[in-house]
Amino acid sequence: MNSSAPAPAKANDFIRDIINSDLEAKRHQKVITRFPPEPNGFLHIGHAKSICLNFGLALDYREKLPNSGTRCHLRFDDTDPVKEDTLFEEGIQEDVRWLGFNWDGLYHASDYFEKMFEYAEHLISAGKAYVCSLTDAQIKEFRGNVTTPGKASPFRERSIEENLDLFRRMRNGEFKDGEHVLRAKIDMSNPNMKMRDPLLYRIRHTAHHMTGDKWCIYPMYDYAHPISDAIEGITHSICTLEFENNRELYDWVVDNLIDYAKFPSRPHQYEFARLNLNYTVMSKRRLLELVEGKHVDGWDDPRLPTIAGLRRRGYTPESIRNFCAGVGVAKANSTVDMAQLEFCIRDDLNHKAPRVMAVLKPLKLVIENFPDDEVQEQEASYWPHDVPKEGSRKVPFCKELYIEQDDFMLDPPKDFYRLGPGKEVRLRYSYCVTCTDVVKDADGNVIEIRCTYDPETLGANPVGRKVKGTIHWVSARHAVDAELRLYDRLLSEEAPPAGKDSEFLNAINKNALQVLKGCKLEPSLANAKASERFQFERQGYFIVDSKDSKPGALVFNRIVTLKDSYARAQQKK
RNA sequence: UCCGAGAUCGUCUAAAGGUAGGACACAACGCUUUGAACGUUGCGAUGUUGGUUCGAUUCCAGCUCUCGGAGCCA
Repeated sequence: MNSSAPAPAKANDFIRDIINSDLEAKRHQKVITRFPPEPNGFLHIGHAKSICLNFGLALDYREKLPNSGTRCHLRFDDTDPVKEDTLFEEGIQEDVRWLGFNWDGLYHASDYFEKMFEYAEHLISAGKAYVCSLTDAQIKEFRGNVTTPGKASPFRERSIEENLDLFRRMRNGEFKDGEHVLRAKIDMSNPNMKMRDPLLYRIRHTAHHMTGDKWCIYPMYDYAHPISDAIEGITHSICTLEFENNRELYDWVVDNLIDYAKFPSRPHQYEFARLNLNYTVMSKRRLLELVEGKHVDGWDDPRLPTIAGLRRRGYTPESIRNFCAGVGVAKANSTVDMAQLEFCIRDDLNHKAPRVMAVLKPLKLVIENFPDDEVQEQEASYWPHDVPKEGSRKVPFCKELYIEQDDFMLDPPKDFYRLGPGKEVRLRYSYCVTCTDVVKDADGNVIEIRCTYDPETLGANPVGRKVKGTIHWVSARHAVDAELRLYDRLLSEEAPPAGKDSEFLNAINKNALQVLKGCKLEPSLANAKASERFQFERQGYFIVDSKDSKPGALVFNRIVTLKDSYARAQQKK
């Protein structure tokens, strides 16, 4: 073993196992991967798993194989002009970059259309492909089904000359959509239906967002993908499980072209299980239905698991990368618990988001023994003791405050550590107060709390008694009003009802968005900038909405609540 | 039914013939001017039947169950 041999990568998933053994066996000297989205929609967190895998592989092995040419391409799989658009390409690039990855080369399958055409002619000349003039219904019928072998197309034995002529005339636009297709000549009785003379090209008189009107025939995925991989020198072509049956065709295409085309690599396809998450939907179709049916407010609606949605919701790229690393890569279908994602964002924001105070549902509190006009500035740290960061601000304190409605109960149980008649609590960063009276409206609702404060308790524990609870507050005279959008899980059920088209809409969580207006923020938040994140103490992590928030009319999105063991215990009762 | 793939704690995932480990979730306790965070402890799994072996989650065979496959989508 020569001493410059690469140290084997730390194997922590089956893909890396494969790559390590390829490297050891010297089948490759470098690793080239690609992320190949079709530009026909927006990326979601399932794509993030693939992005982290493919780009992560390049990053890992570049470290182990310096100067080897190890890299990861971004390639748009743009073979169906009917559905694809430049707009989607821009969104996808933004999302990949936001996630923190840079591609080594931006490619399009359409870059290779000319080569693909030439290779198709080669296949025809080799007797491996033919022009079929059956209708789509006939092709379907001739294909048979999973238990019944298909039958040969009557056009299967056309001469090479006629096939070449027809194929070139297809390209020249002499036929209408659907009149002919180019098919691989493989085996109509193959138990793998993908091998029953699969279509290679179809006629589509449709402009393409990259090639314009140059083409009116377009290659199919199963033909274009292996060729694109081979041309780019991809070594490990990683895709999801539903392509397992396509692998045999992938290999057929590469094997039948490799001697002729002199590809720089002989790529191999490997399949891993796509990400599923409970309490949400991940399929393109369902996402599209939510957006087009106006069940949500666009592709970046913070309830959606799209990258754009998660970004607007306030998720950080790090949290998503950590999540992807945490769920791992394997071949078994699985559904990850949403709690895992929520853990990742809390874990990241815990040391990134400064603490501030905000009252979501205000209840007036008046301190009877505090001077009417006095305003004290209380020093409040932005960070808790266990976050090693410095910084604080002054929070104004006066006779009239707002506290959270949920922090007061008229007749509290004994494990309620907050405020009630006669009870004492700590006001965060400030004094302890004791409730002496309540004011009710005509309907008997509590509209104001009267308290006295203990001047000895600023920065000191009260003597002779233990005060267990601490609540947040905001000075009523200094509060800044804001709109808070409380987001929760998209679905109220773990898994949407399977099957039936739109049935999943019934599982939508009606409380996935709750809009609160007139929330009271501490004044330091008045100048919060778009996309700034905070922890509102005892409530959750929030971000200034990037679209709707304006100075003087602040809008915050709740990213995730804090864990609340008290609320959880109450629920169980 | 045919072909392909898979099956390990509630969930996700390691171990690749040699003590079934980690993370999330959950529970208890500790700490606490956030009922947060953090810390400690606990709970908890190799689908099934055989075979090979000193030893099997791992290798072999059968069975069971799950997922994918019959677009001129990807």
